[in-house]
Amino acid sequence: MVEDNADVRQAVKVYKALGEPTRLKIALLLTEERNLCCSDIMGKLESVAGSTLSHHLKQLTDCGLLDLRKDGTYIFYSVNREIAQKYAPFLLE
Amino acid sequence: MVEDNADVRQAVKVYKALGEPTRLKIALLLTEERNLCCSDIMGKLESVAGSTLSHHLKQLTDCGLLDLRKDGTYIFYSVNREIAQKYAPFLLE
DNA sequence: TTTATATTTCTATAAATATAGAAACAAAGA
DNA sequence: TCTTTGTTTCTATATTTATAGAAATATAAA
Repeated sequence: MVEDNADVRQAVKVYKALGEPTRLKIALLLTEERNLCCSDIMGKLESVAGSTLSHHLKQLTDCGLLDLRKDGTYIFYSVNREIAQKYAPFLLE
Repeated sequence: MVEDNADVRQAVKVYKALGEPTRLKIALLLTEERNLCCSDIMGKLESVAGSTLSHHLKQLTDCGLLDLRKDGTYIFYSVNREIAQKYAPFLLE
C-alpha cells in the first residue's frame, strides 16, 4: 500500500530539494568534495547571492541530505551518504 | 566535475516531478500496480480533478519516469523501472 | 575595540506551479 | 448518428518559490 509515512514525507522533501538546478549542483559538488563552506560553494557557482545560497542550503539540510559542522565563523557542509543512498544514489555515482 | 550533462538535466526533471506529494503518490501507486489508466488513478487518490491529474501525469511521463500505452480510449501508465532504478530506486522498494 | 569575514534573516518582487472548471477532442458503444 | 466515457487543452487564480539587496548576527583577528 502507498502510505503517507515518514519515509514518503522525507522523500518528497528530498526530491523537492533536488528538483532545482542550483541545489542539485550543490549536492553534486558536495558528493565530490566534503566539508565545503558557504563561501566555497558560492565560489564554485556562477553567481548566486549569499542570501539565496543560504536558502538553498537550508532546504538541503532540512530534508536531511546535507550535514553541517560549525567551526568558528564557518559552516562546513557534507552530503549525508545514508540519506543520499536511500533516496538518490544517483548523487553518489 | 559537476557537469551540466543530459543525465543531470534529466535528474532535475525527475526530482522535480517526484518532489510533490500527489505525484510521488502516483509514482508509488504505479510501482505497486502496473498499467493503471487515468481514471483508475483518479479513483485511488482522494480528490483530484481530471485536468490536474493530467498535468501531473504529463510531468511524470515527460521526465521519463512513466511509460504509457494507449489502448482505445484508455491510456495505461507504468513506471519505467530503468529510470526509477537510476534516479530514485526508493520507489521500487 | 574596531575591523573584516561568514552566514542568516528580513523584506520585497518576479516567476513558476498547483489547482480546477469549462470546453474540446477521441474512441467506443447503443 | 447520438451518447457515453476517458483524457487533454484552455483559461484563470491562488499559492509557492527563487531571487537578491539590506540589515542583522556571529566569530575571529588586528
